[in-house]
Amino acid sequence: MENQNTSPFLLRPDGTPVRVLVVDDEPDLTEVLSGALRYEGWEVRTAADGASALATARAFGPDAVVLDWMLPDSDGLTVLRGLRAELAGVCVLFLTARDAVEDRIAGITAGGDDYVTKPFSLEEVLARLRGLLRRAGMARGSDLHQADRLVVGDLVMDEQAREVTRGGVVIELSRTEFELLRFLMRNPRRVLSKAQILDRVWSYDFGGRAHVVELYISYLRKKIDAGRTPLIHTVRGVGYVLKPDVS
Amino acid sequence: MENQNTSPFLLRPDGTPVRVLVVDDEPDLTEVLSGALRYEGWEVRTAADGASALATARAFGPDAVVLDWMLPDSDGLTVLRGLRAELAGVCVLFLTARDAVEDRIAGITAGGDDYVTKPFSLEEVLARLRGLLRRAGMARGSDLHQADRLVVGDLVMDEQAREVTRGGVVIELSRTEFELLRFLMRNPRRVLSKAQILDRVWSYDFGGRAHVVELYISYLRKKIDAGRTPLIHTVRGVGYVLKPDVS
DNA sequence: AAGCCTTTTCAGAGGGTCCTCAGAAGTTGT
DNA sequence: ACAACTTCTGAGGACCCTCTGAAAAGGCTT
Repeated sequence: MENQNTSPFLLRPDGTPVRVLVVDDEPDLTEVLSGALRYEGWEVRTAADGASALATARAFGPDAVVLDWMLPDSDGLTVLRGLRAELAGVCVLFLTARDAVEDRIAGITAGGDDYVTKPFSLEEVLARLRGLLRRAGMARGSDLHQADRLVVGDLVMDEQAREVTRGGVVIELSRTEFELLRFLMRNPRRVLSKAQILDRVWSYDFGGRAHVVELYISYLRKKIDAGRTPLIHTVRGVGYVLKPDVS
Repeated sequence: MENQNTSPFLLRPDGTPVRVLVVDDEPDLTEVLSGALRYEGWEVRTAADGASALATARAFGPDAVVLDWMLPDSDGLTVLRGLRAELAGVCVLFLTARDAVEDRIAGITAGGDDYVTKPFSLEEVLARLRGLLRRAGMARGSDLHQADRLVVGDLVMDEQAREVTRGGVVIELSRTEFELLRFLMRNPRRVLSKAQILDRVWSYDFGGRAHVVELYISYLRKKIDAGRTPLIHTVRGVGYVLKPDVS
């Protein structure tokens, strides 16, 4: 019984860490993103515009690219074409404003790429990246190959189908509830502080208080622990922990 | 059976002691902190402001940094960026005032860094630092890699899950009870004076008397030793010692 | 055995954390 | 445009935790 996603870092088939290039012109954003990705075991480089993105990509040879759709010197589609020309099998995750041209991006995703809209949560980006890589057939031998099926006790989450069941009974969850539960299930038997949860599950620009975490924990409990032996436990003054009863 | 955390000092993979840089503008605080860290086997340097922190970091190459969020010449975020630029994989533990928590530390925990609020206890800082380093994958080959599982007799503590069991039975502990027990379990078979315990487990600004230690020992005994052969022993006029019965 | 000192235990006040409810504002789908 | 849902805020209140003070128990010395 050991922690799944901190110890055995993601590896490529040849044993080196998975590489990702983060391209965005907001330093705060690249800072947080690359920090979280490094923490998850990725090897990270950053770039602030299209030109340096292509140059870095050439030298770095990333497996995936996180790419802002709007860059100071060029648009996403141009950079995408450049990337495709350089790196055949690279996965691209686009970051877009909510009102941005969804049609054109929809066409992009047909090619196996994906996108998230700003503002996003880190969990969302990380999950999407894992999904991209998994579909690209990478990361065999790491924990990624079963990343679409999280299990804690009799609680099961199918990430791909976005379906959660406990004891075989399907549980309907809202978007935020689902992401909160996914974060908990990715860190079972580990106490997570409200600050940690906020930083990962809520958008980076969320201005509210940690109180929302309590509220959503309460929602989750009503749906998951209702009547049954609880999986979600409060650790007063510290945070919350998801674990099956027996230990 | 010998003491875990004083004798075999924490070592990096190359055999040298783990290095930590303490940055705070209150001399009393850096004094206490660096003293405790040295005692635990860390190699310590201190700095009183952001500029000298960066300079020292460059020369010293620490594995971890304890960093006051509010410094005379700059704020924590700026120093963090500088540190990240110089030292790729360094762990940062922030010290913040309680009301500054909500202020804007968002995103800090996402990159694996952590923070504690003033006033804090030494045990809290040390535990958090150990956690940071362990998660950063360092200190393999030292005692750190199993630092999340303390065992004394049939008493077992899982630091990650904050779960304590004796003879397989789960024992619920409050926050202070847990920290007191952790300190005892990190120093088994060693008599600890009430002053020592007070200095380590309670906040540095705690104004009360050593009487609280007696009280919390009493609480612990009720939960841990109740009915069974006692693990907590009183050494009259000296302090307390945690040890299995056989001796 | 008496007296003194240390330690343990009890009871309660006060403060803090957490849970829940109700409703406002925003979003989505029909 | 309307209904249903989702997200978040604020307030109230329950419960837990921490610490104080005092009394009881236990141990050591004389």
